[in-house]
Amino acid sequence: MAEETAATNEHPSDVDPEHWNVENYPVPDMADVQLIDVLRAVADPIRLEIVRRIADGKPQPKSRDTWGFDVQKSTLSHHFKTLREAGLIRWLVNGRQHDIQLRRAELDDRFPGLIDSLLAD
Amino acid sequence: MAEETAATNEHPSDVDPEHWNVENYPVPDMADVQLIDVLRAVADPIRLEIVRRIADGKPQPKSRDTWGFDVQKSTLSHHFKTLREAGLIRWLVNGRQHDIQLRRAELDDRFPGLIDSLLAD
DNA sequence: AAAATAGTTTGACGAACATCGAACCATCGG
DNA sequence: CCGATGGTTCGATGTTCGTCAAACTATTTT
Repeated sequence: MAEETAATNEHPSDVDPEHWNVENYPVPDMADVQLIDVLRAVADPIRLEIVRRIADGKPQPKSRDTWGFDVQKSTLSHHFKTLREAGLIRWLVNGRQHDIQLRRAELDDRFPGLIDSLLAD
Repeated sequence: MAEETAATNEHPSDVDPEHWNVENYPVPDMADVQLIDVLRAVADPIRLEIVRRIADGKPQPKSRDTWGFDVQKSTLSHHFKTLREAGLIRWLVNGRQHDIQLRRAELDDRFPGLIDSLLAD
């Protein structure tokens, strides 16, 4: 089972404490994340590209011009939500500035080799 | 570029010559297969399970009772076609008996670690 | 306080897709 | 030659999903 990571849970060590607002945007416990969910999340060209660009684990802004995709910001927002709910990323919210970060360590632990295999070519 | 593997091309070494009819069901050249296509193919529960069960590279019959999925045979047939066209499997046709086989060596070469990462858990 | 900024949410729309049943095709066994 | 068998294809149906525009929320700037 394992609850969602919410306000009461501690942060993973790679979450910058400057980003205080992670709690409002819950992330599924990695133990509950199913492979099929990850695959579904990543089986979209835009989301796959996003994951590849944050594979190093560094936070990246959500801002539209950071990514340069030819979609509206509501669409981009939808993709970020999909990735979070699927367990792939967390949101680092600081005022108006939102960053996303791949849950790299957890993902590598739960699905060894998967993220790496998405980076080829 | 690279044409589809058709009648004029030679067989990969792991194709049993007993299965003579591979040519009628063309497979994309692995160089043309894009990661996103593989991910899309595998982002379905049934197809993921199929791939996992043939991960060892051994041919398996298409027959409905081999797999035990709760879908009609036309649906199963559709999934096999999807997997072939996405570049994941080849069809080994021998009379009425059809087998499928994961293109394991080619896949491992093109997308190192990907298939392995689907096998966890 | 007002306006601008960064992002979310909602509702609608169309395309893609998983599924089924029925018709069809090819092969094997009497 | 005929029926059974193993599988494919076709058309229809319902659902999922990516997308957009518009409305909304929250934060920062002036």
